[in-house]
Amino acid sequence: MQSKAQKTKARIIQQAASVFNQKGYAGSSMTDIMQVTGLKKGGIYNHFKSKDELAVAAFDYAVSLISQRMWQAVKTKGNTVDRLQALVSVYLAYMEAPPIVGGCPILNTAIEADDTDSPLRDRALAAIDAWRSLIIRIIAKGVKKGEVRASVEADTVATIIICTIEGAIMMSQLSKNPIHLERAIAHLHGYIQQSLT
Amino acid sequence: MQSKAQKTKARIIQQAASVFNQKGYAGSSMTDIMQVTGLKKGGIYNHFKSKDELAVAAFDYAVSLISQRMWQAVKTKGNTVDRLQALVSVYLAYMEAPPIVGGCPILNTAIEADDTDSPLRDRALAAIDAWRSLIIRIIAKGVKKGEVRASVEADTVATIIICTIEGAIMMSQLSKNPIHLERAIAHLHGYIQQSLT
DNA sequence: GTCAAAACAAACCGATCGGTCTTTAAATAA
DNA sequence: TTATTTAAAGACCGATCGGTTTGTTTTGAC
Repeated sequence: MQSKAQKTKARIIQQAASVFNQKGYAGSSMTDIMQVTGLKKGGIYNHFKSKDELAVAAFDYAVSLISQRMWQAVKTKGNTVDRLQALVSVYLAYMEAPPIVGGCPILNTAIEADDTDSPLRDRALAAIDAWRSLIIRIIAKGVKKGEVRASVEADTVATIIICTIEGAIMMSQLSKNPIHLERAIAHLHGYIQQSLT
Repeated sequence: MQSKAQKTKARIIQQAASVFNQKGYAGSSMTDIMQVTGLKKGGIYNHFKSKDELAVAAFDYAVSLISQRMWQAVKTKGNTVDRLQALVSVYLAYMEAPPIVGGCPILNTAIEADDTDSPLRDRALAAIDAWRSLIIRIIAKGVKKGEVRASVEADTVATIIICTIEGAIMMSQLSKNPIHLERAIAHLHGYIQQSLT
């Protein structure tokens, strides 16, 4: 059984994650967080030392939701191509029923923090790297099993998958039209099939 | 001959565009703009009614730099495939010698403003739409000339080109490594060749 | 060179920013 | 149930926010 304080802290993180993901870090004020949580400053700062610390916790939470889905989708598939295609399709389901509204938190944070030297930039970079290495590991395993031709450039495949998805999320989020993400994922399905075999 | 005021206004826009592109709209203060321009508040607000008006002017300026290069690259080529490949290569040159540092202004603005109802969101959407329709028109012309097979889905090609480039810019900007953009553009060159013929 | 018009600096404005401190209310261990 | 801890409210802080107002300097047409 977790204490009341632990539950409150978790709730602040979840609700703050939604605010930060929609308005950005600089665009979100502690007053915004107060409104969405129903708490006053004292109640929030009792759990977090600063706005930065809360933002980092909210980002980590948002990323955990995504990577959790990604692992789950990957592990249910039996061969390499299916695994990568499931991984790609995770984002379609994610955007159709987003646990946190406002688009991809990794993309949003990367864009806002890429010119800074901040914990948020480090976290965004780490999230992308983790995603990249997951793809690379899946491919390497496929090569070892003989399902994938050995000449495949896993690094390049990882880059293409990630950048296509993230760019498409931006377009669909901006135009409020899922068609771009759908096209991107259909394109990636063909690309994965073709580049691995 | 343009007046001193016109030159000053143009200079404010150019210097502010760099600040906004690196720190974002919410992350940039008028004090930042004062520092980069060397002017005081009175000097800036004599040319712009508000921070919003300056931000819109700066965004329009940034977009004009990109679309100018895009038109120039496209018009020098004689056939459809070369034209599209020149178009995607524009961004490689753009990122290697950026006229405005901080990544792609369209991407940055789209991410920051996509959950708002603001002039900046409208401008970002219009910039993407203009880019999309440029690609679609190039392909349609190619179909008419018989250079491109008639069954090509121009809308889809436009989506794939744009989302791949923008996603790759995010990755390269975040990791301070141009490799991702280079891989994306190499991938697009093959994709264009293959999907149009 | 004169003079009106416009560009700019400097001081100032209320509001909001992130954050602290003290006090009160509630949860928890005894 | 009581005693102790701790979660949260409410008032408060200096700094900074975007923006305005009032002078002073500079520009450009005559």
